[in-house]
Amino acid sequence: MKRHSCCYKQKLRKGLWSPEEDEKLLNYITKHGHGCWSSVPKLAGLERCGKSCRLRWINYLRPDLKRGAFSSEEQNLIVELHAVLGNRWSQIAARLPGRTDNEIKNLWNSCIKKKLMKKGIDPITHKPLSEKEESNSVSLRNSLSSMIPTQFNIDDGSVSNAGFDTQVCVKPSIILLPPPNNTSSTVSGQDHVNVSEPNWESNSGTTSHLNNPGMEEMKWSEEYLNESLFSTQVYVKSETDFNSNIAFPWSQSQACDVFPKDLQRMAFSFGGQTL
DNA sequence: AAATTGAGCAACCGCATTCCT
DNA sequence: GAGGAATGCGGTTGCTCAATT
Repeated sequence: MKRHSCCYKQKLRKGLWSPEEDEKLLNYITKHGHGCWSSVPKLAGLERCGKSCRLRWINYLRPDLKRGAFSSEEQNLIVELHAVLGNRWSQIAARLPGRTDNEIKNLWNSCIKKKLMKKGIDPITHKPLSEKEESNSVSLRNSLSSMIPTQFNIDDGSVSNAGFDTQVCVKPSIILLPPPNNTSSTVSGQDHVNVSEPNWESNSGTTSHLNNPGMEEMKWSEEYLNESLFSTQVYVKSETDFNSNIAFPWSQSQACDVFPKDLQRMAFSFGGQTL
């Protein structure tokens, strides 16, 4: 690994953290809070850069971290959220209390990705692998359309597909309900996210997807939804919750980050379904 | 028993964004 | 508004360890 430029300048330590270093950092932040990260190492008596201290705290020392393996519910939620949010690990992590973006990213790259591939699902597009070519052409059309913001009708909270023949087959089973009155992009009241779990262990039907392109879309979609071992319902309470930490794509704090790019993606993922 | 391979994880890097002067 | 510092994020690398040959 290369060394941070700041670490070169100050001859700072790098690599794995020793228990002593952990203790110093933990003690310091417990007593004083982290404040300005760049000053933490000096004040805590560590020969590390602030960036390294921040990462160590967030990924390992934070007291609210959940330890241990990911449950199937968590894994399922990650898949569903990834279908909507893509590689926005920090946003995904915000919806999984006690889990870090790094942890989720590692899990995705080392485990979930392979499981999806094994099931014949493209981990990037969340579609059957056989549809990749078609998907590429749709992606191209979508990126072209994103250059034309007037194609979106954001005012009423809905997303128009601008006349594209949206034969998108995969509907993430997270159901993102729109704001009640469809007049803003923020969330009020109680939102309901319905998560159903793909059956990781079952390979039945996988090959048939590849052999029967005609029926493939509908079949895959139904199977994706019906094969679930169970459904988990995640309730996201209120706008206040969103703005405090658990931000959903349309929440105020995230809205500018979401539109129109994310709406495009969401519209695509939902097969042109109006939100 | 030694060597090889692969999975899982921790940490770093570079870039983008935000904050501050 | 400009420029530098601080922070946050996603991609990537490299280490460890268990399983396999």
